[in-house]
Amino acid sequence: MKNHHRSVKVLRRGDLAKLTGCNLETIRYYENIGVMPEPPRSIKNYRVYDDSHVARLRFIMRARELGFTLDEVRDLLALVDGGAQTCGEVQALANAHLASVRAKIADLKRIEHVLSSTVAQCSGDDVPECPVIDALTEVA
Amino acid sequence: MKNHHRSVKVLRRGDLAKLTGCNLETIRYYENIGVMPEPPRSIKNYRVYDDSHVARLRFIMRARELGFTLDEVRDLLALVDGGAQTCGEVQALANAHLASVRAKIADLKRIEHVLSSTVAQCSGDDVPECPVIDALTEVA
DNA sequence: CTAAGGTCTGTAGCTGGTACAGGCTCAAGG
DNA sequence: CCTTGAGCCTGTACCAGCTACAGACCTTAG
Repeated sequence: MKNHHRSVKVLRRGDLAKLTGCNLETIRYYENIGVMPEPPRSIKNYRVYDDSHVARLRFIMRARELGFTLDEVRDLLALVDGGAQTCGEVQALANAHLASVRAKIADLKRIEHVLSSTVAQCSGDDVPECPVIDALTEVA
Repeated sequence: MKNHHRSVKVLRRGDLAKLTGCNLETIRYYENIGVMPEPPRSIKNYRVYDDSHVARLRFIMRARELGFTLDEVRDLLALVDGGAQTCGEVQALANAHLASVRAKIADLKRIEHVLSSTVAQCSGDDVPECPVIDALTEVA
């Protein structure tokens, strides 16, 4: 056994990165902006993580995958850290975020519609006339 | 007549901003990154614009509204400036952009689905148990 | 003449990271 | 024992796409 001299394998930054799939530098970034806590340091000043940090980082990464901004993540974490979060409070945050996701989808759909219907008029030929250029040049 | 001493009203940066609705500083930014041309300067070093600049800026703004990146805008402008753009070339750029718009929509729809179905399970009550928190905390 | 507004420049800030450089430290191999 | 490579530390710069501000100059109306 390699680590017979210590009862628990300590996690360093690289280990945390591998365990979570998070970029190494991003971990430090999250610490700097205060969404990850400052971990204790080893005698040689290395960050020392444990399971709670793994869970925390996974939480953050899942929230980011769902499109929550880091500000929103901070709010979620504040609720959870307070220990007194209520389903109602969390639901309110999630609903606010859901609204902004839906707004983005609506924006993109509008764009998609304009683009696809314009492109559909293209001949695609070697001629200079182009409905896309016309749409961009249009004298409102 | 106010401007009897000059045959044409020259456009300054603020005028261009007002005419197009573009932010004042953004105009300078577009010049710096090379999507707007460097305009001639007045004797006192003020930028002097004309109708061609108005048209150019409107073109850029419309392309941005359609979600084209500034790099893509540069490509479109290069084609148009070359004077020899073909409908096929423009169509190719537009289609590439359309694909990325559709990819973004798909991403956001996936997010919207996960979020809305999770939030739908919330009681919304003053209880700590919350399906949203559970989803974020989930032990994969 | 003066005061308010416009314009000029360079630079800093925003979000959400990513990627160095330059210096330490640690572990294994020869 | 020494070297070599990997890992970690810090600070800083960079990306898009702007936006804003400071400090200096200029213009225009009253």
